[in-house]
Order: sequence, then structure tokens, then C-alpha cells
Amino acid sequence: MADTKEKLLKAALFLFQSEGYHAVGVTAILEKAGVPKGSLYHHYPGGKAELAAAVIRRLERSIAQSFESAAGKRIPARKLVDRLYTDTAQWVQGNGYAQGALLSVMAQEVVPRDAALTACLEEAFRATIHSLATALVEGGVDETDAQDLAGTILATLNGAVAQARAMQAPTPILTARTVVLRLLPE
Amino acid sequence: MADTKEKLLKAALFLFQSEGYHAVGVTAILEKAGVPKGSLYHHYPGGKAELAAAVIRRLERSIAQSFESAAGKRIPARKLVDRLYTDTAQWVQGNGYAQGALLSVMAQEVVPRDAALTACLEEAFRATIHSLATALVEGGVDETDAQDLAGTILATLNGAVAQARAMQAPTPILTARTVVLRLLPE
DNA sequence: GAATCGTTAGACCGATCAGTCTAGTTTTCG
DNA sequence: CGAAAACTAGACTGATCGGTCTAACGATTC
Repeated sequence: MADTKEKLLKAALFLFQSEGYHAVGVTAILEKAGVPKGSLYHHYPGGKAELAAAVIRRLERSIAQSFESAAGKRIPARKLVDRLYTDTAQWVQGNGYAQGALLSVMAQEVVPRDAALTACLEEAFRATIHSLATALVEGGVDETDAQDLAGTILATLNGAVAQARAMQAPTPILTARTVVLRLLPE
Repeated sequence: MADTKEKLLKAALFLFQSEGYHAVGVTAILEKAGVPKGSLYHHYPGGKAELAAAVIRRLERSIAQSFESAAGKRIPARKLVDRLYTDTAQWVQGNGYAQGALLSVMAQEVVPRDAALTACLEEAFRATIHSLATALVEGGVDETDAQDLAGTILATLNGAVAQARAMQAPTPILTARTVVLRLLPE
């Protein structure tokens, strides 16, 4: 079935976001996905690591698409950043602080030991920063500044998510939002 | 021996910073520390989790002390933040992107499943933010703003460390530094 | 309806996991 | 000196780890 892969990706994304890469066993993923072991190793011969790489690429594409859509609509930079932080805060609160920033956790669990996943994460960060930078430019930010700003905005967001999980409150993300907004003119 | 605990704490800190909590086996910690299993469970009857809690508290104290020292010397806020980011960038580069932000990784691996470690992390974030805020005030930052600024500065730093590991370059941290410095009046 | 092929199914493997337990060693102190 | 306490030492346990492998299922093609 075509949606066996889909079920695996969804389950793995959920679990990796919850507890990171190493804490999640292959069995747990299969159970959550409702898929037997044979199917996983048929679709992803590389096993857990290859599935994780696919999860990363999928998440990267999803984030980038969201920013590209914002860029297309030329949403003002302040509004874009405001939404990004507000939505994230709501999401983290909504999942009971049980899920967080996948790319950041995985980077800290896997770099530089696993070369393939490291390359995957590097590309994911590069791509998300780039697409946010583009959206910022479309939203009125000076082109020379957009790349630096985008990187910092995402770093802050990721760090604030970790902080919010630890404190079990959305406030770190909302606070970061108001502080980061000072960086954007208007 | 009194330094058995010390050896365990040092080894565990190193390994947890490298790969996170779940990826590190008790055996690996013992090997690195050069300590047999019996000693670990004598000093930390709660095993791996209790050792991790001790590591967190130790790191928290060490970070807080560093900020308190800066506060005592009334180092200007801009200089303090500059140093914080520059030193961190150097450290991450120096360890070959093999070690990173312990508190952030652990928060994302463990919250809210492990209640004891969650409480530990919550307190660690609270304490480090508070002590940085105090240092910022001593460094000339407006008191009403210091807490928010401190939280965001640390969130950004943690996120930038993850980014730097993924990209295997110090630039994300150095970029974040220059952007964050804009938040501090000259 | 027989053959093929992508896919599912799960029993099974050695390795490693965190943790327990008993013995031995060292230190402390009467 | 001797006995109690603190600590070290590592063999051992059951559970779980990621991964392999064979068998069968189900759809498609002759």
C-alpha cells in the first residue's frame, strides 16, 4: 500500500518529536503506525535511520512550503514572525509539552556521529532558513539583513520551544516573540 | 572515594552533552568514568536518572555562578552577551560539534514523561534565566526588561548551538550574537 | 488459472539495555 | 587490634534494542 509509508512517517514524526531519536524504538513506531516489521524494512531498507532521514526531509519541505506561501502573499514581516511564534506556542501548549522541535533535538543527538543524518539536518536547517529569509524579504525586510535575521529567528524559536517544554508553559515562546519583534522595524 | 562521584558526573555530563540522555548507556558512562557498576548504584541508588538529575543541578550551578560573577563585576550587558556567545561558539567549534546544549536536549527528550527530571530541568532554566537577568541589570539593562531579555538570550543561544552543530560551523552562533546585540542599547 | 512480484507478517537473532545482588576491599573509629 | 560502615567490583538477569529472514498474501499479467 502507498499509505504504509505515510503511516510510518506520521508515527515516526510524532514519536521523534516527543522523545527524540534514540529514545524511540522501532517497535514503538511500528505499533503506533499499525504496520509490521517487514513493511518498514521493505520500504526503508536502511531501517530506523533511513526512516528518520525521510521524516526530516518531509518536515523540512512542510516548513519551507509554509514560508513560501507566506512569501507569495507578501505578508508583512512583523505579522509573519508574530504568527510563527504564536502558532508554535499554541501548538506546544496544545500537545501538553509532549512534542517539540525535532530538528534541534535530532541535531544534538546525532551530529556528528551519524554522517547521513547530519547531512540531512544540515540541509534541513539551510533550507528552512533560506525560505524564511525569502519570506522576510517579501515582507519588507532589508535583503542584506534577511538571512541573519531568519537564522536568529529560528534559533530563538527552537530554543524557546525547549524552554517552554521544560517550564511547561507557553510563556517562553510568547516572551521571545515580543523581544524578537523589536528586531523588525515598523 | 569522594571523587568517584566527581568522575561519574564529569563522564555523564560529557556524554549527555554529546548525544543526549537516552542514547547514552550506563555502561558507556561507567567506562568513561573508569568506575564499576556497584559504585554508581551505591552513590546514586536511583541509577541513570538520578545521576542525570545531579548532572543538571551541577551544570545549573556552574552557569549561574558564572553569571553571578559577571554581575558582581558589573560587566556591561553588551560585553557580557558578546562574551557569552563568542565563548560558546568557540567551545562548540573546539569540540568538533560533538557537544551541545544539555538542558535543551534533555528537556526535549524527557519532558513531560519523567516527572523528576522535568522538575529538575524547570528549576535549571528558571535559575539560569534569573541569574542572567540579574547580571544584565547590573550591566545596565532596565530592570523591567531584564527577565524577558534573559530568557530570550538563552533561548537564542540554545537554538543557535543546535543550528551550529547541524551546520558544523560556528556561524549560526556568531550571527545570533550580532543580531541579539541589537536588542541591547549602547 | 498459473506465474510473477510488490508487499505484509511476525518469529527469530545476537547485542545491549538498566538494574540487582553477593562478595570482597578499604576506611573509619571504638 | 577488631568490628562496623562505606565503598568497590563485576557476574548476572530479564527486557528490549535494531535488524534479518522465511513464508505467505494479494494484486496484476499472461
